[in-house]
Amino acid sequence: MSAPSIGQLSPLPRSFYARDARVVARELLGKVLVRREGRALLAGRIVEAEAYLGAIDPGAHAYRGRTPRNAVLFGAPGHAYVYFIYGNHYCTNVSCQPVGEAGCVLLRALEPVCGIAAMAALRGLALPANPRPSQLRLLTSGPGRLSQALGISREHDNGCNFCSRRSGLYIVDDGSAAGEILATPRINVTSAPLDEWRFVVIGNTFVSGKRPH
DNA sequence: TTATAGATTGCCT
DNA sequence: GGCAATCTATAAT
Repeated sequence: MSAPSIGQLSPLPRSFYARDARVVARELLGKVLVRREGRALLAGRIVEAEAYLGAIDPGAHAYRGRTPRNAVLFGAPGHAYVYFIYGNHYCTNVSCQPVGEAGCVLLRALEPVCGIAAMAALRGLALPANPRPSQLRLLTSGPGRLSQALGISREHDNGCNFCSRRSGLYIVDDGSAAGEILATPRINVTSAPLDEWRFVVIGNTFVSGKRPH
């Protein structure tokens, strides 16, 4: 009996996401985000994530109630919330908590696992045959970068079902442990600077920022 | 109707 | 380290 490859593993079930976003964010570290584009398989291990809640979290898009942009957050958990930020970038979230509670987890950094050449193409980067770690970081170290590296857009992916393999975008558990986890304040969330709802894998090269922790 | 800030990134000095 | 790019949501006229 051999270990199944990434592409054969089943998506995490909806019950995984139907919990407090802070718990989900922490537990998503070490899991693998999978993207299918036709025959191509792109995948990366989640090494940084942030939790956003609803009515009690001034840093969250859902804080002021439902709008066309954030409607996905008020539906069933386990769906993609993709938004366009600063006129330049997409950010990828997974909705959490039971129906009616608007929590989500922002995916902020991945360690590439599968499809590195395709990711580089989507990012518009020319990687050498043996890229240095500092060059690989440019693929998926940051929420806008990882979204671009996996070809994720609001037009195509907002609202898609993270619990279905057929959606082409989902998360699996390949059995490996995340390692030691650190909680910190969220990046660029000035309205709630004291909440330590950003979770990172300590020492992982792909955590975003110059000094990751 | 206009102004401004924002869950970012890349290029410039 | 500074700042431009440039879309969206919300606040201010």
